[in-house]
Amino acid sequence: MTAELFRRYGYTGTGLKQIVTAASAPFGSIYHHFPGGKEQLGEAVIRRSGQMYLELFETIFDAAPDALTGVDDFFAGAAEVLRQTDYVDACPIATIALEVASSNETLRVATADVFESWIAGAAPRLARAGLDAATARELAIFLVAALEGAFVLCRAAKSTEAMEAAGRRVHEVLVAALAGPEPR
Amino acid sequence: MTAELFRRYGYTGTGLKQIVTAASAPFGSIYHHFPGGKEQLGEAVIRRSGQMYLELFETIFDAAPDALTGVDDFFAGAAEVLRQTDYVDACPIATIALEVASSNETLRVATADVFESWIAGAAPRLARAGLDAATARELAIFLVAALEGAFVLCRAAKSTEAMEAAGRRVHEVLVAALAGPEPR
DNA sequence: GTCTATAGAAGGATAGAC
DNA sequence: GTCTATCCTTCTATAGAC
Repeated sequence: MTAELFRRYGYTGTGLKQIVTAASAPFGSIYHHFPGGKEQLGEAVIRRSGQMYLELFETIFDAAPDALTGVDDFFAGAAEVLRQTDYVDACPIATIALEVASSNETLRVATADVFESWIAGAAPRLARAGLDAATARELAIFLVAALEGAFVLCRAAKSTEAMEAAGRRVHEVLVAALAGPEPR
Repeated sequence: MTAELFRRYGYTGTGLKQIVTAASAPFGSIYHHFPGGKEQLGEAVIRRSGQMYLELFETIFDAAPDALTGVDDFFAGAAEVLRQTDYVDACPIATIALEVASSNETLRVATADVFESWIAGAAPRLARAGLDAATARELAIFLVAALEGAFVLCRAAKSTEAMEAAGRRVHEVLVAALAGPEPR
């Protein structure tokens, strides 16, 4: 619920009153559960949303017959969700990450931890498909970066063109990596 | 100046009072130059910064001996600027784009126009290097997406690892595309 | 312990002095 | 026309009623 508001309006753009109103909760309850105020609430939302999104990735990926299909399914799913939610439901972390990167160290570290957890989740799955550890990590970073960048472009343009382009090229890179080093 | 504040603290995170203070200007001057208030100021900053960043890309790209080197130089330059500015000076648009995508239609369109102008700037340069128009556009979108996503990860992690990974993979994709369709 | 009411600061915007 | 002073709202946070 709070994550939804942060995703839609950003961290600084969402007020605590707005949050308790949306949750039909009394104002004091925020400071009961989060004595550290908005920052502590923000950190909890970041870490919880990051964990949920990691599990979503793992679920989709592990349900696929192979790594390549898993990646394809994930990008296709991201595009589908964007369309269905009028481009609201994208990455729950990226907006906050950019907002706080240079202004709130606690929250910046939380977003960095989340991205790292995604990379750490994807890398071994790529390694299992046949990549050495270093390549798997680099491709995992590349995958997350392409996904995040596509989210930015798709939300701005209200189009899934960027997600489809990113998905195709990540697919292509993965195919090349799995085929071995520079066979041309 | 204002663009610097938006980049650092975001659109909602930057106050008009903060802006006039930083510019040592009287408060009323904002509404003299921008009768539409913060929104009109934001739109001007988005379009102006977008234009400047486009020119930066074009300058770097056109100074390179070929398209591949141009792309490499641009990613290397982005990583260098991130390091030199303690990860503050990244994309001037992305933070605002995510903040306003679902809350301010005027500014969302402005960010979409900027991204489209970057794609429209990159595509013909890739086409000139030897790609058909459709492939050139798709790779231009992919290039911008990879760059934006890398900015998100780099700022969060305070590391250029993602920018380097993205640059290498965009390079690889471009090499493959220039070599022709599926030679394997 | 739960919640309301309010404090104190900062937000955007405007009216009016000069 | 330029700028200052102020308006009203909203922000986060807290004090204290119940």
